[in-house]
Amino acid sequence: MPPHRPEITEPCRVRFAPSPTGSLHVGGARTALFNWLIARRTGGRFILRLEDTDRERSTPESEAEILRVLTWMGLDWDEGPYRQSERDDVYADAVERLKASGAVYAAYETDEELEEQRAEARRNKQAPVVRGRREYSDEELARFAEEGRRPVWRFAVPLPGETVIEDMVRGTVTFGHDNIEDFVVVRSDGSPTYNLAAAVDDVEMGITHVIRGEDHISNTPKQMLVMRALGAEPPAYAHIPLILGPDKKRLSKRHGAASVEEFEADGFLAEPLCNSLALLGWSFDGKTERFSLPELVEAFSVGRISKSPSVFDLRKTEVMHGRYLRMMEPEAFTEALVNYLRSTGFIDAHGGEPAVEIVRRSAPAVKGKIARLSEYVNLAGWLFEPLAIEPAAWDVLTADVKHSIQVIGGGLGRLESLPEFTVEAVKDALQDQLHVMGEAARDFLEPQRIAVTGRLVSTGTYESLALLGREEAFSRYRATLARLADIWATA
RNA sequence: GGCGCAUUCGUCUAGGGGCCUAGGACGCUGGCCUCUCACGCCGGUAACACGGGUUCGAAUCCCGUAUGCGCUACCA
Repeated sequence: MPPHRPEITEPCRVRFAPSPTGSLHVGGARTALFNWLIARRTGGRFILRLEDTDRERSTPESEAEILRVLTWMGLDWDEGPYRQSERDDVYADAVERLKASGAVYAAYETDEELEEQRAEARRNKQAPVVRGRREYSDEELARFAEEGRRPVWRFAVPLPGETVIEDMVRGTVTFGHDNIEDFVVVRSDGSPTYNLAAAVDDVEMGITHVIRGEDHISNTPKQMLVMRALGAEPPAYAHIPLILGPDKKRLSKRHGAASVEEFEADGFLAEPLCNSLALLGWSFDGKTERFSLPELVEAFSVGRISKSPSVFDLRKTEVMHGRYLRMMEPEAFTEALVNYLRSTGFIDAHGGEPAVEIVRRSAPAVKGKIARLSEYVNLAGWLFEPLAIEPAAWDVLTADVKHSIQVIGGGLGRLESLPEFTVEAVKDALQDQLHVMGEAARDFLEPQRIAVTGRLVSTGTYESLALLGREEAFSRYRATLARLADIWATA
């Protein structure tokens, strides 16, 4: 691994700076996680900043969702959220200084002219960069004013020259200024662009380390240029590898569950999700994989962040999540399950508080069998509805009607004499009955389970019976027996 | 097209010249356990992109090639 890689050891000031244009995706969540981890690890500060300079696409809903998800994940911030849309004066001040020093210039090119400039460069197999005209005659200026043409302000990239990033993950990365165009810093409507706002904010907020996705690396020299023009020294940078979908392209909504919100809705818990996210692009020793959030804080280091992108493996995330659920304290699991089922509306849809009781009682029977909380419904959903035997399960019973009747009847008869109806008592009784009847466990127990749950897949036979309680269990037994008897009679 | 980055089992990864006939995990697979679905346990499968160097010795260092990805906006 990239052993002597620089490490952050002093308390740092890091930031997570999403643009509120959608829900928080896995990639962004991991970036937030890494920043948060290193802040907590070093006793530094984690700052939240919303980059909403794109007023068209930024929405308050998205912002609220991002804050909510971050909180859900357990990633609390020490400062902010700052909003770039509320910091116009800060940027205006920076722009004034840039103008005063001649670091930026007004450019009046039309879209067509810019397009032609880039096309021309392409034709010559050159970098498609834009260099605006810096001098205009008074007549031209007057004409533009008359036409209502407003300039954008471009950064005058110094030529010749180069900007070098000493990236904490990738090492030295050099960009020749020939390949950096005179990027726009102020739009024609006077608003700041991302490269200006991000640079100004990182300086102004005293950010010491910028940890962000690799997709930002080509913006970095631009931002460094702005910072230096402002007389500031850029922070340290760590560009982390992208998270890919199965097709090796950057993970996005196209790949299915790509937003944290969806994972949450699918019944994933925050801590194990963070655990999985942390393992994408970072490893501790190549062997240890289970980390609680506090353990991650303890173990995390930027020096062990990988340089190459990683494909997100949903299956592995699920497996790890299942293990986490199995290891939870029973009470914690039950509460998490109840909370989840409340949030999905399952509780309300099944009678409210009485349903909570059923969930609580059945939780132990599903703990250890599910990887995601949403799977509870498949295993125990039948508990909340009247008996309805699904077709495939009915086929099992009717494959040998006579045998089913005998076995189910035998089970019922034995159970009816039970003084108490606990899992243990039911188990002992059924096991005994199975031997008495000389049946194989499978041939005997499967029909019992189907008779009362109606499902091919459900909680275990003994648990299911005990969960239903004597009366309900017997009534279901009898209903199933009656149906089978009908078939037997007509056959 | 330009610039940048990356490249170890299908996937996540360990690996800083000999400890590597490449380790762990998921997947897949064989078996055990077993009332369904799962869990758990035991075993197997499978990788250093390619080509040149450097070196007694390279997955590890250098160069090149290939491939992939990112960026290439008055989006962030």
